[in-house]
Amino acid sequence: MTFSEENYLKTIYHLTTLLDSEISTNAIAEKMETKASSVTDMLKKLSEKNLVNYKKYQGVSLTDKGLHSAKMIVRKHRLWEVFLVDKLDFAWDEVHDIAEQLEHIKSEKLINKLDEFLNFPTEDPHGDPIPNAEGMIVKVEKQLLSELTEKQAGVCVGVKDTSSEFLQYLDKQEIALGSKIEVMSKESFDLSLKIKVGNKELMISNKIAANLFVKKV
Amino acid sequence: MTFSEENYLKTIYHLTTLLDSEISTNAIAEKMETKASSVTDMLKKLSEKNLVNYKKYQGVSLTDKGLHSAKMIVRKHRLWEVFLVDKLDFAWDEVHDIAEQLEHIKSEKLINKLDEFLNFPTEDPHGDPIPNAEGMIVKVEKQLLSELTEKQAGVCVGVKDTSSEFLQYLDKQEIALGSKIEVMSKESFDLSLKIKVGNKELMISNKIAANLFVKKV
DNA sequence: ATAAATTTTTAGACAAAGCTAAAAATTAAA
DNA sequence: TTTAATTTTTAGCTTTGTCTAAAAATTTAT
Repeated sequence: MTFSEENYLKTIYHLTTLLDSEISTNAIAEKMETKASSVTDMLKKLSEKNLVNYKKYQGVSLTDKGLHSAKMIVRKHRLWEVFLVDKLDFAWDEVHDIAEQLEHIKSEKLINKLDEFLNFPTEDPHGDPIPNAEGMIVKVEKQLLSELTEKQAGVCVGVKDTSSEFLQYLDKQEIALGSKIEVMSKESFDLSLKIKVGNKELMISNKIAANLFVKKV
Repeated sequence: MTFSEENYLKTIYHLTTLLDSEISTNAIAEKMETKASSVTDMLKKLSEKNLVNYKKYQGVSLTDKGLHSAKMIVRKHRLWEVFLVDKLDFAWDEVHDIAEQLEHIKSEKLINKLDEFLNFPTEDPHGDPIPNAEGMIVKVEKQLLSELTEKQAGVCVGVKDTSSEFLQYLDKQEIALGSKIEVMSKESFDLSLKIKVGNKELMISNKIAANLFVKKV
């Protein structure tokens, strides 16, 4: 499988987890910053290889084979991210682009040895689940901080947006995976929140809250 | 730089360390298992980019820029090999193909962090030197076991042939980097050697001896 | 229900990196 | 030194993955 094929599969996989329906050509093109015509070409090719179900004008979905391949790519990406943060001491906002390259390294033995070396982590540095060698994913029941109501509290277990800006904002506010967050009050006008992290109180916009996953406690 | 360009540079570098003269198109083609015409095409391209000195029919050599790039690729290859053997517990005959992929990952920060994580090794698992971040190589004065005369002894510091067959042969004979090898006698007919490794004596062919580097003691 | 807007596909081109076959240059041999 | 053998380059074709522009299908809106 080529890098390009792998990138398409991964993108279709990610879009599927968001929308859980047939994925449109345009949606893929937009996410990959390429042209719809290029996407069509690749979909035909992936379809030939039985990696996707594709019918002209009808959108696309992953076959079992395609889903498994996609999960293995995601597995590699996230394991390498853990390696970079836990072993090489990278910050969580620096690892995406490097993992984007490392995810294409082909060696089952390598990735399983790496998994073992990292002590079989179940989540990457952003809180996203790591499929195991069989492709199984352990789902943590999590919700967006923006979904909590006043007086509810949760532990930060992940982020939706993984951009450097957002991650660095969190670092600045000393919000990390594992931090306990309590919703003190919620402004009905703009849905901004007053929250308590550790023993500090701060105001955050709804946009921030809508990109932070918490597990209710 | 593309993977292909990097592979050509690396090959030219390796051939240069063996022959230290202008490298022929055919030599490159043979080493890379490709056609001379493909090599010519690439040499033109690398020449355009000022990575090699190339004059039609005259062979090729690396420019300073090309030499530095080649060394950085070799550096990455060898550091990843150390990682695979030391950290992930691969055998020394299993790492080449994976390192061949990993050497193309682009991130200076990654490779320098990896270097640090591995505690700045100076040699890979086969005894080949690892260029430092500036491209400097610490040369160990070593020679082939086949060059030793009767009664001389040396410590195994590297291998010339890195094929699985050879490395597994060495494993079987319990010869590893650091093993002390003493030449007991040398057969003038076929140049085979009787050697002592640890407290075991064994017979080895000249071909074996000519692929083992030792440092005289 | 039909026209307008949008989405998707097709057709045709291009760059990268490879190949084959033929031509040109170099080297070796008679 | 001229011919023969070898090496290297050129020319032209192929595949992969991209693009633009135009055509076709679908969806939305009047």
